[in-house]
Amino acid sequence: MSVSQRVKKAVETTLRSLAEAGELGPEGLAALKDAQWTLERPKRPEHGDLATNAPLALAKRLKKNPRALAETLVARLVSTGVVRAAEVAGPGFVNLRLAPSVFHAELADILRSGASYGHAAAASGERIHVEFVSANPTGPLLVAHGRGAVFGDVVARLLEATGHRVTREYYVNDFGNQVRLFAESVLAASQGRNVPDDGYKGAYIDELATWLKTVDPNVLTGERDALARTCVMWMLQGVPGSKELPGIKTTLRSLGVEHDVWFSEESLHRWGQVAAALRQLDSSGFLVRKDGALFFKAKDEASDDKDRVVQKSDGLYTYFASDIAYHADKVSRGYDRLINVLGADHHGYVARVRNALEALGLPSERFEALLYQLVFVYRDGALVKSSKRAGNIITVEEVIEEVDEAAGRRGAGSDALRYFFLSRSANSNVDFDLDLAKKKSLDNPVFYVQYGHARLCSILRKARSLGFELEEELPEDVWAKLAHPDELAIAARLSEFPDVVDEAASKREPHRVVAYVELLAREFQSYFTRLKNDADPILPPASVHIQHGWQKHWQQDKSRARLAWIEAIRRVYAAGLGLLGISAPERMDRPAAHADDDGFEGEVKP
RNA sequence: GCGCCCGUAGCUCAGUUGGAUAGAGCAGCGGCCUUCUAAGCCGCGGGUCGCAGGUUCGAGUCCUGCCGGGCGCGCCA
Repeated sequence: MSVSQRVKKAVETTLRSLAEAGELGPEGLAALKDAQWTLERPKRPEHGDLATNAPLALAKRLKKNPRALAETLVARLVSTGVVRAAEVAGPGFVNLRLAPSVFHAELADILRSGASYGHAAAASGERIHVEFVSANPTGPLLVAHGRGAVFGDVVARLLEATGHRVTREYYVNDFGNQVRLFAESVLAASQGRNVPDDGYKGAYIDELATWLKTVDPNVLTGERDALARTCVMWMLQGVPGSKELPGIKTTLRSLGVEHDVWFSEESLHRWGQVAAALRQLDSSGFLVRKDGALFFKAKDEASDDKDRVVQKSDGLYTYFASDIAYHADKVSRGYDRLINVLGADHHGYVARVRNALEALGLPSERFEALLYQLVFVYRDGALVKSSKRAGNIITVEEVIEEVDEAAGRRGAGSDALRYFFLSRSANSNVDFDLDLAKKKSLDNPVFYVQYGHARLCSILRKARSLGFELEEELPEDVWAKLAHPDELAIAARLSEFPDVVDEAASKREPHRVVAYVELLAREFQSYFTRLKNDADPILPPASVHIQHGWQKHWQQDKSRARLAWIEAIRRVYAAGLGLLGISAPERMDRPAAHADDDGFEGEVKP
């Protein structure tokens, strides 16, 4: 149980015992039952570790003065052992200061549970299906797809961390008009013809054409469907050694995203699932034929106001037709919840799918759409109209590569891109300045956070070299040496992590984890510099440890407590970054490119 | 016109299911490295939280209306 949960329980118990003793008046128990009060962390440290508005929430119903109510509560709370001090504040808040031992116990808990700290085994663990990315396999992943990829991935990670079983799935649109066009574009390029007007253009088309000519020339002269399948396959797998065609799977992997299932739209048609779903809709009267086309009837004005085409008058099915069958298939696989991560431009699609599920007699309430707003890419200060068909594209691969190179480390690009996308709420539009992302890649806040982790590791390395061992259990009198106000404040911050994870998961808001990790980083770095200025080192400086028997003159217990505390910070830190899929490096050396542009570095050459 | 999202510091964005004196990064200015990583720290300047009403002990947060931006409303995906 997290610290806040424990405190909340203590407040609850205290209130109940007050009510049972009749001290809250005749309505006491009833009021307690339906009052909505909260426990939260005050913004200002003077207001204590936690604060509750319970007296305010109860006062109205009980027709009592909130401050008087708060006084009664305060008097009782202190005897619970969890709370060191409680005071009435403002109109009727109760500010709570927790006993240091509460935090010491939590630190020990962090050290014991390691990487799983903050993870809860939710009793209500669900089987959850998360569909995300699902970009058409007719081109490489664009920067905007990257947002969906990392957002969906972290939502999945958060759900797993909170006790759910998650399946990650990519729905491959390998059927229909777009793939046919794609194949025709490649074919045209292979024959040196211009691609059709509404076809796909770009270097990757030419490269795919050239590649097919060398490895599989027969497919270019064969059946159109077979060619389409082949093109899609290379699009997903990538062409060895090609910059233009790294493959969607490879790009996702270098972003740290891995899907469990790649689900083929074409297979739905092949197995007759589309036809079956439509037949069922038809027999229950949800389809109507107009002008030779088949429409799914709109349910009502509120959810969807138009009939939607499922089969065009030329006999071809629309994507919506396969989508219906696809979601029915997901339901049949037995998931408790179907999450679909979509770009905001697909918003209109949500009501349609839900209505279709309902029409099929399936539980549409299991369907949950998560929309992320669009990404606008800017280059040279101007908006880049990104369009696959026009061949004017900025790919995830390209950005990752640039940043990797600038930072001199593989994985830097993924970390930076993840951080950039994940630090913003999915509800906000994002402006992605390509030049800034490349030029200033070393100013990316992600490096700040990673540096914090590297610094913690560095202290621990130094400690080991001086003979300190990592201790997971410390007696209370050693923990008590952790007396610096910042140390307790940061310990309190660590204890908040499970709540952050829980909230980020239930609200599907990964950016809360980013904000938390950033805050933790800032608090530690600030503390660390302060120690330096106060000449209060965690470890004995050289002047001490070069002497024999320095251990006798050094405050060993203080160092032990601080080192255990630092390891706890490091683990929470790493756990947070892990949830975000961002690497937590053990060392980060200062970039060499710190020299001035004039080429001088220190001494002037003779 | 209808639906969804957004509007907070010069710029990019946070802001805990309504809480106490609205924050961070970047940009600007000024300080801090003989000692555990200066990719760091400290300080200063910078705000009509788009506008107007409403709900209540309390509103950046909820409701209504307006203004501005994004997206969608196709026998496209």
